[in-house]
Amino acid sequence: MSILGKLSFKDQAFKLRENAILDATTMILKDKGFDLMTMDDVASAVGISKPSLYKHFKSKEDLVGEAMIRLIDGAGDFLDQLDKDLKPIEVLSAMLEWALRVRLEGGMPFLPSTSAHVRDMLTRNLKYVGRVLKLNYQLEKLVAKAQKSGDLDASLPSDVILFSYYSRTCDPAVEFLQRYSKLDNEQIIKHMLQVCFAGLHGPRCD
Amino acid sequence: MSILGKLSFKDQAFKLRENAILDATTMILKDKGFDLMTMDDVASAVGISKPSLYKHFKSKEDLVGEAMIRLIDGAGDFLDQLDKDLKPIEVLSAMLEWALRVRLEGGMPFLPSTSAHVRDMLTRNLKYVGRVLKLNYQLEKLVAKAQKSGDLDASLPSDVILFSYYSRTCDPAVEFLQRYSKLDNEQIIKHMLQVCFAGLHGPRCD
DNA sequence: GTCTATAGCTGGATAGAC
DNA sequence: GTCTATCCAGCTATAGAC
Repeated sequence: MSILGKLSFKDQAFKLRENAILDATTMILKDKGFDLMTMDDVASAVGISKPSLYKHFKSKEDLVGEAMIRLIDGAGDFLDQLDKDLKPIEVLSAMLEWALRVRLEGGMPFLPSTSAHVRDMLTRNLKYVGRVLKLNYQLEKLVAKAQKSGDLDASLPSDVILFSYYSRTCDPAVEFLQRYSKLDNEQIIKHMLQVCFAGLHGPRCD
Repeated sequence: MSILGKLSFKDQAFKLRENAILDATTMILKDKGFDLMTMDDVASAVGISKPSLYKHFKSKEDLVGEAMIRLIDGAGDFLDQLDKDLKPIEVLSAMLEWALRVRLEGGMPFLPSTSAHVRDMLTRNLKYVGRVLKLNYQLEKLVAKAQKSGDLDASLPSDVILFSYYSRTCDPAVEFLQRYSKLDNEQIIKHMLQVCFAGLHGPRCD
């Protein structure tokens, strides 16, 4: 059933507009960042007035929080859909590949890394924090399993692996390559995955 | 000879104050970022008034540009001081180690990755761009040599290696580990270097 | 060169008509 | 719920006195 199935026509229109607002917010966040994104930007991108925007979201922080939550939910949905027979390392690789592809296709900003201000704002958003903790819990378990099976370096603290893994989803090297290299999106994804797991040395025996 | 050696007392004081301003700017940039840093923040951190600040730097963009230039110059100085007998891969490792240590000790923000706005601003700063290009040229040569000798993966495009290498200097995993793990600074540096060069899999034969 | 004071603008948020 | 018009805070940058 569609998520719109049980709503009245008016509510459907409301939901659709809300999604359009979140789409616009995501795009603007991606290339201006939180501090420079204005509510006027969002309103005019959607084609509504600023006060109408405030009928949907009570503040700029609330709006951005909802956009980030939609992002995390997308990641969670992708994770849940993955084949249950995949090895943990394959799940982690598929998740990173998905995140990179979404980003290369104009999608997500992954703000949390950007600035202390934005990070604090999101930390105060309990709904957002809840989603993050849930996803983090699932990924922690995958990392632990992959370390046990030898697919991830067991000599590294799992914190180091997990945070490095997260950081790759918002690695600025992606934008550099998209801007300055002749590689296409699929090549960029392939190489970023290789660098993440095999490092800059490349596969070798030490 | 000190850089102050040939200046009059008044000019010495002027230079010292300028350095104090750049120190304060660097610190504030580090934890608020460009957009949220105000000229009042800088002036009051140094203990002078805003108009006095504008006697030293003609705009906020100019001030931040000079702070970034001082940062790049520091990296260049460190590179020039390194033992000339080191292998290219050892030089690259030492440079990254230096950058991580400076950052962990409260130093540098490495803004360019942050936002398109800041990146464009710096791109318009010809003095800054010149310094970056010079440093980039030296690092490109080191990467090429290390790829030839097999110390860096020769199957990867050199762009991918260079941009990934730059990205590690501002990897948000560092802040995450500093904030949420129990590792001390030296351990963080060691692990970040290992992850950069050997990857998350760890050393192995494929 | 240093300050106090302020101009000029931008952007988040809202009042109030329809 | 939608709009036009506006308030108010905070910021960059400068005028002008000392």
